[in-house]
Amino acid sequence: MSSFVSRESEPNSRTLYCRKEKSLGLLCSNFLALYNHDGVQTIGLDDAASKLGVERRRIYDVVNILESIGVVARKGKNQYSWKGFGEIPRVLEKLKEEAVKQNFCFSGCNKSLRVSDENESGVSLNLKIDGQDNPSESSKHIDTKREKSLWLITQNFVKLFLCSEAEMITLDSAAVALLGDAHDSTAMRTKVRRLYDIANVFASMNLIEKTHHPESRKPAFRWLGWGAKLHNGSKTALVLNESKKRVFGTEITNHSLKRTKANSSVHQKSQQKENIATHNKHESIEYDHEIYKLEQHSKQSSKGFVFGPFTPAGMPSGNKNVRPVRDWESLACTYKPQYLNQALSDLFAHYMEAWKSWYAEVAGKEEIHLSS
DNA sequence: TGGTCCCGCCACCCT
DNA sequence: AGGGTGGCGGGACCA
Repeated sequence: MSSFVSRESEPNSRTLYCRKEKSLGLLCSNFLALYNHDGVQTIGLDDAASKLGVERRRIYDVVNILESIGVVARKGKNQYSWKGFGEIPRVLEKLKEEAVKQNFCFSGCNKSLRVSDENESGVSLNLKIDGQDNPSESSKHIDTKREKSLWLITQNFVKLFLCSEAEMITLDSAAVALLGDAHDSTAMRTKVRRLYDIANVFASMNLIEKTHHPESRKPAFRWLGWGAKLHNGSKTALVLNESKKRVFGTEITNHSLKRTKANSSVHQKSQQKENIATHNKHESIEYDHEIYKLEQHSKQSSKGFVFGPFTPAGMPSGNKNVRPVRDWESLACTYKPQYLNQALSDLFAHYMEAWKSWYAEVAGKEEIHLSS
């Protein structure tokens, strides 16, 4: 990647590596923030990769996961279309139906799950939503490949949650479940790796949250779902708390540095200083995240969803805990962003425009003026 | 130190 | 043939 090269060759560039800045979850958040707005129809993978400052390979990971829950759909080579979050409830519903048909059953955190009467191949052939792929290709290779695809693993992972009686699922148990009979240790490790990827993306979207099994203290994931956020104020609060809790990277792009041992040792020593130095930028990213969440709610609201606590002034609301719009203005002041790079600045400008126009439209108010 | 998961190699697919 | 796609697992990072 040229971005890597140029950064690395800069003598004054901070040769620090931070794993979290490169995480798939953060990349997903940034991806969604970049494309989740009106007017976006087509997503070019090259465009996404360059705007987000990552190599194409990583975009495939995110896009495959998002595709499996309907947020994007493959249009053709290098091209995806943006379907939006509105697709998620539909896809989840469909997955649940399929899971019931396929007799998916998951009985507990460390217990067994089975996909009864079907091997993985059988399942995979029935899972494609909306018949997006041509079913004609039925060579064994393609089937085997699809069985292991991130797309299918993601859908099956979702099915586990949708059909689970357990409150939380560990990745180990999910891997065992998804592997069926063939779970040697290598296959297990590979499956768990993929599940980590998926879990990170889902966590960044607040579809699931990481927790710990009360007895084993093993890391596990709890399903939060999507619809609940639209109808349940407390869930929304959770979303906001979550965004406070999660500290994202320092830039909207994942430009920065390849990891190296040298980098990492330097990094550890200077991490504290770095934390202070980048404090403002972290706030900017958190602000981004707030706006991104807000946009999600805005879009959903304006399309007829039930308003959560973000109901704008002047809109009917059954929620007594509604925060007045003044909070948003103060939020904007509190989190007054100080972007240090152009891409971030542009993106923020876009958010502000989008939000202002939405607010004016939905709340029937004059465009809001925020101090900038 | 075990859990986590970034990273990029490379096989396969498609045009 | 060559570019696109994405499975895979080594090994770095981190709590």
